[in-house]
Amino acid sequence: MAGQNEQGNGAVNFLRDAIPRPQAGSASPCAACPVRDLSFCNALSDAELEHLNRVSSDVFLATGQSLFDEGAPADHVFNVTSGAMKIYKLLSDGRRQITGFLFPGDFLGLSTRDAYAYSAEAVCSTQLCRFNRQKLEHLLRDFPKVERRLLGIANDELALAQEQMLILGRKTAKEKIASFLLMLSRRAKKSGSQSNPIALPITRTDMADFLGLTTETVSRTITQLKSSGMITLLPGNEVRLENLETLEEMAEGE
Amino acid sequence: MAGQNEQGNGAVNFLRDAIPRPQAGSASPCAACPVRDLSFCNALSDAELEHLNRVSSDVFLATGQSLFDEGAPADHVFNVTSGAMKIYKLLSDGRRQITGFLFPGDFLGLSTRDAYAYSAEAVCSTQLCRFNRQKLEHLLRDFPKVERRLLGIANDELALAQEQMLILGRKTAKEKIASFLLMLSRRAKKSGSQSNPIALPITRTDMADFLGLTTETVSRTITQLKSSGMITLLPGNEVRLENLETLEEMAEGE
DNA sequence: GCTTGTCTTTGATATGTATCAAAGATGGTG
DNA sequence: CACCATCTTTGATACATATCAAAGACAAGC
Repeated sequence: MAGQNEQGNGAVNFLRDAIPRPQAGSASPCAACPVRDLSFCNALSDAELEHLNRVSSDVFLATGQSLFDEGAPADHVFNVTSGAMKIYKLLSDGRRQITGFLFPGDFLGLSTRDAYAYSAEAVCSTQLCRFNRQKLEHLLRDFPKVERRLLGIANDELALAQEQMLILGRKTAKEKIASFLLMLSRRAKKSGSQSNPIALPITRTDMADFLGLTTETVSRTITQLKSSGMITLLPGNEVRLENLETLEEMAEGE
Repeated sequence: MAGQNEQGNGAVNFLRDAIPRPQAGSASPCAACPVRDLSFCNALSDAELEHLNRVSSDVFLATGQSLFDEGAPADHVFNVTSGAMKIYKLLSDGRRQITGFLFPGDFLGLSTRDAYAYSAEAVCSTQLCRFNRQKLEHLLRDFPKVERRLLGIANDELALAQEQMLILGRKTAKEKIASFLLMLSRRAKKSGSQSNPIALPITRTDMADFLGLTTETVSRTITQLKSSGMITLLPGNEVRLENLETLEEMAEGE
């Protein structure tokens, strides 16, 4: 399994790697957070954020480092503040399905069960906010508008999950790659990043595990898109989408 | 497209087919509802349910009748009270991915957007509760515990969506069918119905569209499971699972 | 600058499922 | 009871993608 750290199982050592916040100071770290507007925190005012700050700490992960494994006790929830994460499920023979890539502002780890439903791992150097689950649940009772915000986020994720089921279940390899590139572009645009060219720090293997393909098929398909002038691969893991409208038609199977 | 009614587009005529509840009476229809314990309504007491009763009406659908189409204005949300629904997304060339089968107690139609993210259609004769979306949102503000219940439901659905992505993206046809039958059995058990044999009112085509296969592949695979003694097809659209443990190993690819 | 590990690409072949076609089964309606 | 539409099953063939193998590219470390 990729991403082993010294403990041998890739899991974060919560007693060491999570850094509690300084509680005093002129500006709350939550209020000053660069992704505050992108996540559930934006339901709270600066003053209210102080409550949130009290139940959060920072986690730093290196590339490939595990945040949690499927089945581990779901004691914390997380918000990505920088970098990127992948979440995935495994079959007993090692087959892996990546079920999402998470970027700054994304929330993960919420569960109604006692255990995490999936594993999470850093795609690159990543920083997250970590919240004790029980304390956060208490906070939600005090601030129902945050719970409402989380319900909205969950419903948006459900809609995206259904789009991904359509991709996985019905699209060809080329339609899948086109859809994936467009999704990254839309995602970057929505969060205020550059949407063309797009950053593509994701390996061909990870793309394959997300799209239900193999590494070779992803590579062949990207080469075809390159050869036909639809995309240009740039240094530094970036991809320029040369004709958005045609790519959208391609993604939709037209 | 299957399931056209007289209006030619399969959509429910809301001004005629939805029947408002009688507002007076000794027992609230919501309090008397057979699926009350299975759905979000169980967060409310009998007295509190009266508020819910005031914002709900009944919808009756025949087999194949559409509830709503993807992109239609999302003015209502629904709860299945009897029968079964399927929700799906379409590509422009007619390719269809069924993203869920819904049974009594299931909730559908909630969206943060102005339009439905998917289409919904009756698998068989089906009855649903219908709630005006804005009125329900007001009710959620008055009863945050219902919102909390909905958040829990959404998170459960997200976990199921990820399991389905693993199935769609990584499993073989036989693993898919085995997983599907087991899912129906678990679902029946959880809602107090008979879990073996299971009822299977779903056509091979609908199974195929849910599992990312074709009708013929589903049929061939079911025949293989039959021939190998894993299942027995019974009259009345029922299937007996002959060896749950072996079927679970098969579903998991062991 | 060289080595090494990892990732990507390309080539050749295999295969699971799709596609096309046709026959059989089933249930509803007249 | 017969007919018809729909669904299911089976057979034959095609093909998109997987699998296996090998070569090339790239980045990090010494």
